Amino acid sequence: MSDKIKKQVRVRAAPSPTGRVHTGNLRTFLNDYLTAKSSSGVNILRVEDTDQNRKVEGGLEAILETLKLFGITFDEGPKQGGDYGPYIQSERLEIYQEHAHKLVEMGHAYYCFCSKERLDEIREKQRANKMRIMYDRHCRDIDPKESKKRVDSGDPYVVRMKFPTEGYLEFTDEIYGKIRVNNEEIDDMVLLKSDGYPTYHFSVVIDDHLMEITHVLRGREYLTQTTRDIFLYNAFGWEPTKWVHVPLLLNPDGKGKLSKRKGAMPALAYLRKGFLPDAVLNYLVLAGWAPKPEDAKKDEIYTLDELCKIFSLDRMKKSNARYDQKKLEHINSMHIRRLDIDTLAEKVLNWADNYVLGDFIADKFDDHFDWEIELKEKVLKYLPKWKADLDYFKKALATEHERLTVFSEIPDALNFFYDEEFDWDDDDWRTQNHDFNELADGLEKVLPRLDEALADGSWDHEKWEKAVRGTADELGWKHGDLFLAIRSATTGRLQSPPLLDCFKVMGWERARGLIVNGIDWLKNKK
RNA sequence: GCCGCCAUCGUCUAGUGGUUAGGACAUAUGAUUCUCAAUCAUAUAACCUGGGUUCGAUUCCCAGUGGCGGUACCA
Repeated sequence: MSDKIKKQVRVRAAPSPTGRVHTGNLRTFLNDYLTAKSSSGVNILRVEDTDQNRKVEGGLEAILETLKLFGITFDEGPKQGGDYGPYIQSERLEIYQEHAHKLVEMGHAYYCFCSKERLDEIREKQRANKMRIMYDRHCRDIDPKESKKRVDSGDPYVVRMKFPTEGYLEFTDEIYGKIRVNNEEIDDMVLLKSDGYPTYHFSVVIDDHLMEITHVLRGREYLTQTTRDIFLYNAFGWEPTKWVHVPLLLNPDGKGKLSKRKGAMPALAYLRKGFLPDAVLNYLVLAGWAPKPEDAKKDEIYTLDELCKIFSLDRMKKSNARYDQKKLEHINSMHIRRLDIDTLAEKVLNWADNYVLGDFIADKFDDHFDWEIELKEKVLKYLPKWKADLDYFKKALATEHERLTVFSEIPDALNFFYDEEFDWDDDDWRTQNHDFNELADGLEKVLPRLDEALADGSWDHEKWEKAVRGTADELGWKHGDLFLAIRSATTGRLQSPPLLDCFKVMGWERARGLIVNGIDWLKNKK
């Protein structure tokens, strides 16, 4: 076995347990997942709860719940177990502390006793003198014996890394290539906080090494900070992981990382709005990544399973991408259109029941929107009716299938199949050519002809057309005007799927009743 | 300020030392249609600027400009 066996890919997602998964970090979770799945690797969840202030009860459960809904799963983690645990950093405190003290012994780190006040003070001074703001290394040269004594006697301390003050450190990023940063740019960063918790960079290096992580995927904001990690790997004599810094997802206007204010939604809100999980992921992967030309499909529509097969990190872009809601919507409508009507109906009902009306752990942590409340009301109103006659629901849904962008449009889109009467206003009858009296007259004239054409249930397109056009001719109307009047009467609006298709679903009896209602409304309007 | 990275239609991107620079979204027009949507067809639209290297650069190099990011006892 002298040949080197290729190491199995091990990647980790490392969220703080804040309970929130937003657009941007959903994309990061996706990149991890795809990297693992595309190489039969292992996707690991590690909870980074080293900031006591950010800790939230139930946060981890909320994150796992959300990701599961998107089909993103983990092979190792706090819930799944594994050979490299514990997977929660607050349960690994001793490991970090041990390593921190070891680093001090080795001379790569030192104890620092500076108070918060002193640090604020020197920062203030540096700001005033327009100097670089960084720790002045006040405690760096305290005699190690002396500082050890102070630590043992109970003085509050942090552990800082003894970063070289000149020269440079270099590493190779899988996406960005060779990166070199001058050492003077880097502060003597805190590794172990005074409360005994590690800082991010320290715990990450320790854990990634101990958990045998092969690829560190993270946002590009960490790129220049990576030399800190390199320093630590070198200090311990460990071999660094591969670094994969992923370009950022920016606001639609290109200004800043994607933020709540400018369009980012909680991941769960996409599902509640009626986006399909695969569609959201499909969009997200395309922001900053493209398949190999031979794997590329012209329509750019991929399921998560398909992406697992064709994903590879070397197709990652270097530049940031802007968030584009329109494209997301387009991709979603394409995913919807791929579903057969039975699957679609099932998904819509599930969406209404579970996403719109149901509660999630994540709801406790997420922001909420006005549309969620409105949507809930509408679904509450229509869902029982949808369920009361599934066959009718499917047929109605089929008329709108190719028109759908997101599921949340469905209650309004199908309302005329269910409402007993419409809440018309004048604009719903807007035509250039006829007043209300004439419209009522036209409808009265066409009604018996429609009876004749449609009552037999044959739904003969020619007969129906002839009835309407013939009547319009007799009246001297443009054909379109009469169609429009019938549409307003039977659907309560100016646009709808083709009328005969609608009647086919709702039946002529119902359609007829609606026309009669319409005539009444028009007559009372005068 | 300092440091790092990046730069192809409005947006997401493909691609190349010699191409009619390709696709998708968006936009516009036409066909179709009872309306809307869909569909089909068409159109508009890009290699940041300036220097090199080269017979030839959008492609390689340098500089500028612009954008983004970093500069915590946050991650």
